[in-house]
Amino acid sequence: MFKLSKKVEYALIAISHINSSDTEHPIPVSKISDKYNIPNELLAKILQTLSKYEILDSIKGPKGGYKIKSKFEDLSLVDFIEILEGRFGITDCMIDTECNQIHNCNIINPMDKINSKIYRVFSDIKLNQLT
Amino acid sequence: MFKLSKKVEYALIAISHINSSDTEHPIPVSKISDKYNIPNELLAKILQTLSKYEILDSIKGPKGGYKIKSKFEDLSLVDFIEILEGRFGITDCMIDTECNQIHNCNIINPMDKINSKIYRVFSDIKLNQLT
DNA sequence: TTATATGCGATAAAAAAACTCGTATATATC
DNA sequence: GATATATACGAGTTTTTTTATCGCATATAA
Repeated sequence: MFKLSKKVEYALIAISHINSSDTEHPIPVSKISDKYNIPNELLAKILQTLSKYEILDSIKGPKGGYKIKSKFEDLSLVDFIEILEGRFGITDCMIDTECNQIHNCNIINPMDKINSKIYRVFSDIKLNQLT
Repeated sequence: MFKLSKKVEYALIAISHINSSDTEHPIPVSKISDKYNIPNELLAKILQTLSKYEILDSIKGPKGGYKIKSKFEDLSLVDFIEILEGRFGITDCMIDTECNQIHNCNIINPMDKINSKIYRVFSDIKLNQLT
């Protein structure tokens, strides 16, 4: 409960690694997955997603791999999480308003406040603070 | 990802319900599970746990049920969550320090900071603010 | 004595998360 | 042009976690 997914963890590790490596050459998935003990195929998928959302640049073929794309700098952690995991919310009703308690919920107001606070924590953190 | 468990949700609903009902009589599980569409057996288990930790008082037999115990007033939300779900942490390594990246993690410092911030949000909220 | 409650361990079902596989495409290098 | 190295991506599997159920025991009011 209340854990960051491996998807997000792996993505942050990769982003951080790529960002702090000073080389001009793109970095292949295998380099990262080897170094940090991350399943290769899984990390590949994740980086594909990040490149689709223009956070990374992908270069195909030998000597290919991933590079940072400028957009990454000012991205908030919550936006990053939502790219990988869909909309953020600490309860189902914060996301799709469907719930067994929908007509009879006695905690929705406090839950909503807590949700906002947690959301704020994640939106106040920018990706470039993580490297 | 990053959802409150049903256990915690149900527990908060029950606590809130019991706390705001002005009767002196204990409230049976079935009353709450019926009203809020919560599986009876599941809620029963949860309230048993809460009574073991002296947040609720249990009265057996007919006309039995649960009442609020004083301790509840100043309990923080994070302590409440940890009673039901075990130790709080946004990554595994915040809890048991076992992890594939343990000797080679490039994000542990920022993760630790984020964990503290989230922890703070939950520890700043007291249960009596939820009713 | 009976009906209504909680207490609790064990187990089952469902959902989500983590991981794998197969096939396709692009491109440097020989 | 052939080959090896890389990403692209849909589909599928396995594992773990979450959610829910079952059975039997105990307490007690009526």
